[in-house]
Amino acid sequence: MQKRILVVDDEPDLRDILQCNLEAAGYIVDTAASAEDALTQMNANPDLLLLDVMMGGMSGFALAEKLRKEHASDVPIIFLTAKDTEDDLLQGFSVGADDYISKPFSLQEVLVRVKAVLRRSTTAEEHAHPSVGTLKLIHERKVVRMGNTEIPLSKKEFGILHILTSNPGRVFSREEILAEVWQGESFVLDRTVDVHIAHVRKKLGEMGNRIVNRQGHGYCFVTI
Amino acid sequence: MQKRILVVDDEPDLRDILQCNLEAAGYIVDTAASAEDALTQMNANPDLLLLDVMMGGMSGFALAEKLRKEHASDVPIIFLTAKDTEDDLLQGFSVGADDYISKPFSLQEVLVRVKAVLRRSTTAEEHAHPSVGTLKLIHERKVVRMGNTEIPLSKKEFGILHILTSNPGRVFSREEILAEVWQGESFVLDRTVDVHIAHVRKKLGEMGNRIVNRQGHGYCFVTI
DNA sequence: AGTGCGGTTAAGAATTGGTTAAGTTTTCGG
DNA sequence: CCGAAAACTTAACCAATTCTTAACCGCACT
Repeated sequence: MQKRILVVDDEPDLRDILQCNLEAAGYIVDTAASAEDALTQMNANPDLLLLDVMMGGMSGFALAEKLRKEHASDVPIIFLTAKDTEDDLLQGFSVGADDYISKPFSLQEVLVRVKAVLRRSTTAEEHAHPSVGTLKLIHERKVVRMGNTEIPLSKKEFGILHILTSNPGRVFSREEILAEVWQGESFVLDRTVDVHIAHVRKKLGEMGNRIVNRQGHGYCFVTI
Repeated sequence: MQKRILVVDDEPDLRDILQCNLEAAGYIVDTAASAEDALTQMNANPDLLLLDVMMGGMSGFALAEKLRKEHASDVPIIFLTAKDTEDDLLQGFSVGADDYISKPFSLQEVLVRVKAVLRRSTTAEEHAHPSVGTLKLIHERKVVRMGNTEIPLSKKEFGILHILTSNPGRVFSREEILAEVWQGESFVLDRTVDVHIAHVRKKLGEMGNRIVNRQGHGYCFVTI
């Protein structure tokens, strides 16, 4: 499966060089010129962040910390920095950096480190999913774990629960759910979603009540 | 759980320094003065190798390659080297290095990198090998041992059982299995996997039932 | 009552997987 | 190099699961 990398750097030249070379290596590459910009780009769910430390506005470290703490994201992060001092290294690892590349770096070095980190994180936890309450989707096993029981889900069921829990509290219209879970499959009535929702609710038991319908809008997974 | 680290270096001073500091940081530390020595020490099942590249006898790279290829070990490896050239870096990562520290290094740096690599591999390992029951793949002879009987497996059969049991409970899609076992061989229908799965199941007898299909997702080896 | 919306159910359709068999390729001993 | 055996790939048939649709029901609101 193709991996998505988000490059965050305020130097346009460097962004371009990284983007070109990573794309040539077969990755999908998004770019952001600032930490703020990067935050909105996180919606694309990148598999890896290449993050410049020194940027105007929010620093790379600050962004990393924000992502880890406020967004509960555990996307792997490789820091890029010109400041090759040990304090920085420590600060980087303390916010959960997965690697650290000092400028000036060679593109070869970037590529091998990117590859190494992605190799690790893929085998580690394919799509770690934040647990919502006592409910956790385990992508590796295609099950939802509630407490100590694991309930297997079918493909559509898993997809629906995935999108709903990816953003608890947010209402997803049937169209959004169809677009995400049915990705380009031939035309399907939107009421079909309802049936699958019913299946998921049944499988979840008590917890199924947390999938609520907002009449006229769609479905959402409520936070307790 | 306390982690076990094997330090492999032919300089006694360096070995001691690393051992002391890592033990002070709470790790269990074994040491080896040569690659050959390290091979026997692998019986202790370390969680991480700190491996000097330049050693008398077998080099660190050679040892890493031997471990990966002949012993099918995926223990994380951090290379220690004085040769800070790019070729080395590439060679290191090509045998599956998890990190790379150039001498002279600070102990702080070693500690943070050790911590980072172990953090990554721990999350990976949590799901690995909970209990493959009484089933064991023997790579040297390409057989699977169940109790006291050994069953020979063909190349594809062995590959499939290997990937499935490498992470029991994890669901592998046919695409993943093809990518791993068929590595870039010309295009093969994904249904071919099914046939081999059937062969493996038959050979495993009772145990074959532990290879289960998750419709729409792929195959997985269930933990008992 | 009428309307719009969603829950639920059941059926048929479609997809998916198990299995067998036949054809092809590779391997290996002579 | 040849021929047999093993391994591999593909296709086909059938069973099981999953998916889709349609229908019916209740609820809320007008």
